[in-house]
Amino acid sequence: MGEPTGQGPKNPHVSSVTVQLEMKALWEEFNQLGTEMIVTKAGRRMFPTFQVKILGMDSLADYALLMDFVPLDDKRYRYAFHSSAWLVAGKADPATPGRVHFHPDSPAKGAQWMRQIVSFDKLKLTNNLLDDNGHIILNSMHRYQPRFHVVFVDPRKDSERYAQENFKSFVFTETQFTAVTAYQNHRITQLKIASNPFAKGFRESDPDSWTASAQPLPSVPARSRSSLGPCLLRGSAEQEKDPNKAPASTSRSPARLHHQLLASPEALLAPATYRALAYQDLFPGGKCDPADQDVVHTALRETREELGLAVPEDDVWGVLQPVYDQAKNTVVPVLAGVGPLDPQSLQPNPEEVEEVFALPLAHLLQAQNQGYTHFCKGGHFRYTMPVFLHGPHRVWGLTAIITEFTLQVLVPGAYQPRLDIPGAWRLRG
Amino acid sequence: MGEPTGQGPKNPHVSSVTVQLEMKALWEEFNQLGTEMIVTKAGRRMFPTFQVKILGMDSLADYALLMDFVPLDDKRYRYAFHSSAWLVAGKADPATPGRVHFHPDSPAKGAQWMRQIVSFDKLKLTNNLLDDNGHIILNSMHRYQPRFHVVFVDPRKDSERYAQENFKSFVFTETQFTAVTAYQNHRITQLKIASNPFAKGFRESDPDSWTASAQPLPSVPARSRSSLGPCLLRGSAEQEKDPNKAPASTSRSPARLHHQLLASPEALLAPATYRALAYQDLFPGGKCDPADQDVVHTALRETREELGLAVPEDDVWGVLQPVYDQAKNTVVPVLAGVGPLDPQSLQPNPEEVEEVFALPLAHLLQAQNQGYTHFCKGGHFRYTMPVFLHGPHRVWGLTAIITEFTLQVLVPGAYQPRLDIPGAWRLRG
DNA sequence: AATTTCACACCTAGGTGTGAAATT
DNA sequence: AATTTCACACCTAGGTGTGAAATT
Repeated sequence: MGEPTGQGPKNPHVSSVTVQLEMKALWEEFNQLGTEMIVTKAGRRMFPTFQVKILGMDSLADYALLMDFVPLDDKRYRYAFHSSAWLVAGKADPATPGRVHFHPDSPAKGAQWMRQIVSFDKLKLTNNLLDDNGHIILNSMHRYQPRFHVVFVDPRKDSERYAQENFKSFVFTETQFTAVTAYQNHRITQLKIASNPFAKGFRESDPDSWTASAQPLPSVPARSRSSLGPCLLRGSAEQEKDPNKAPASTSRSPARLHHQLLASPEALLAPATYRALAYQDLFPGGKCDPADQDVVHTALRETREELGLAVPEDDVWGVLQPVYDQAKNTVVPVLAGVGPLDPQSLQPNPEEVEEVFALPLAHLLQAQNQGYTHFCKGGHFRYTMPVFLHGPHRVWGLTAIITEFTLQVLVPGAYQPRLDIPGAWRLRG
Repeated sequence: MGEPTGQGPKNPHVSSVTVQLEMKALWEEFNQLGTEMIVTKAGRRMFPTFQVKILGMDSLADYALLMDFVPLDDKRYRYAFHSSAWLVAGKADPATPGRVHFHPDSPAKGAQWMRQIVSFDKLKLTNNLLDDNGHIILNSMHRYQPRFHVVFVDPRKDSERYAQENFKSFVFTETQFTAVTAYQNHRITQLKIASNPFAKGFRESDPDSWTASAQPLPSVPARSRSSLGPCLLRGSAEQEKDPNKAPASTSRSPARLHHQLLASPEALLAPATYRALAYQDLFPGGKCDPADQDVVHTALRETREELGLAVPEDDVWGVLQPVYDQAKNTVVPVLAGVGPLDPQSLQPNPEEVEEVFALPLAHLLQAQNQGYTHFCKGGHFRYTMPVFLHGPHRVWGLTAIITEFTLQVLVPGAYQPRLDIPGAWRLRG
């Protein structure tokens, strides 16, 4: 429910009107990252689209619905890429011409407005001060708060006298945003791509578009656990664990994590992200808490929280080459030996872990279980990613890359990646 | 200007309103053939779209604009394919629920309505008596007259009392049509395809999509005439003439005809169509007049009217295999010898003939001048058409097919078509 | 036998972020 | 060096007639 801005007595035709923001969860996801809205010369729609459900209107009365945008402050901003944060860059530019956008169905009866969700999908934002198309004019690199107004069309002759009484305004703070001419925060870009149907062409990692050389993955029962495979290497009973970031199949189960346990041998591998992964909710505790001294502690804390497995700091062998995920988060794999481990003894957090399974190292080293996925974009070949096959399971995405690194470290010479992974997926230095 | 239906005194807000139908020429082209409008369960837009320019409104007053459809008679029709005519099939079916379509911008100020053309492109026609989408419900195989109404939104309290005064209706007889579930008249289909942008995919013969193995055709100056080539065959001085139906490049010059004179040797070839070609205006006199005793007379009359060349009936050699054009008109090539002929002496009708040129038969028989165009539709190979090349000129379409037949008749054995032409292009028997 | 329905390929119209180039 | 612009490939959304199948 939006906060109506209190403004004196209201006409009963509007005083009882209430409004619900649609797609509230999506708005909040964006808002947590710091929503950005593109402004262009020709005008750009907002995404998410401002949509509301309206209650409490007089079905037979006429209403006009409109929106406007007010500056959140008198500041100009810039985005600091190294710290992934917005900083004040100075005083605000001169204010843009103030405009309102009437919903094109205005005016209409209350009954029609309340019949279905009202969508402001014709509203466009521009940075063109001379815009002639009636678009909303905003300053780039400035922060704005959209407002929504319900206006009762008063049939009385002297309706102007009641102007103040006849409208009611609503503000949803989760819809505030920074106007930009190009996205600043990579994670905003990724969330737009993931959630805006018109940007589907940029979803490189939609599982549907993957053309792995593996048979289709049968549906796996939740919480199924495969038994430990034979341990062939070095005779030890050490374990390799890999809390796996699901390969951006966020559309499927964004709040759940495919947790893959790579059995035998010898290492505990946990990625720690330097930045929050709030929108994907894949590593709810995966970001570096202030309490974490470093990525190692983050990895150990995650392992404890997500698998119920306490790993002593002394068991950590080291840190692997960092990799980027799709949202440009830096992921640092942490390798540790955890000794003999029965996966049945783990206590995975059901809120965060959907499935746990084990993979023998010997299995990984067999060529028939090593696949490659060739990614195309725009009809052109882009890059190749490894895929490891194990019965109904596929290890892919970031996990597969980290697995590849792990194999190179653990059994040098026994595993050679068939194709190089483009630099974009690795950190330099 | 539509005829306002006289209905007593009118409010000055509407009495001075006048309306112009947009795309009037297109409407008339359809109306001459007998306009058909598709009705479907889901609703189908009209094409042409009903669009008007409005004058004489009070800029500051509110108006609503709407349309309705009235039966033109109480009859049901059927289409007789053999005579290409609509016949009365009986009494009208029970009337459909009467509905009106308000222009979605209604109500709006006169200034806004007059600012630009008002388009009723959201209006849809359906045959579904239970339609729930507010579409106009019509009976298939019945004739209708669209009506356009301008309603002044009277601000007076007792405005209902003035209902009769506050609207003005307009009827454009050129917009009447027969509702159908599938097109009956092939020429209506062809005109829809030629003029509706959404049907572009069915324009098989748009020159732009042709992939002939010839260099691009340089723009030819109108009325240019090439000189006669050498006469190589049989030593006679007979001529071959081929009033050519332009290959449906109606988008370029629908009212003009590429008149191609095939010089040397020996034949006068003229197509006569059994049915009118009104919409393409390619053979303005090409249909069988009642005065024409048969196709031969039609061909001779055409040649006289279009080229100023009188050919005695005795010079006619015979009639070639009939072919269909794209509008499924039957075209009968008539072959005649016209003796020695200087194309400069011809007096082509400038209203009907854009260009005249000559082609030596010897030239046609050389393999390097014989091309083939492979037509694809829906990504699949469909059929192959001959193309004859001669400097900047290309003989294609129906003319090329007739030329092919002519060559087979005149010089049997010397010319063999490389690929068969699908049966659809020939008449059986 | 005539009419209607339907999945379909092929368009138009227009909403996306991309990444190089232009601008400030 | 930061910001803006632009042509572009790639989508969504939906308007065409087709032609086989279904219906009347």
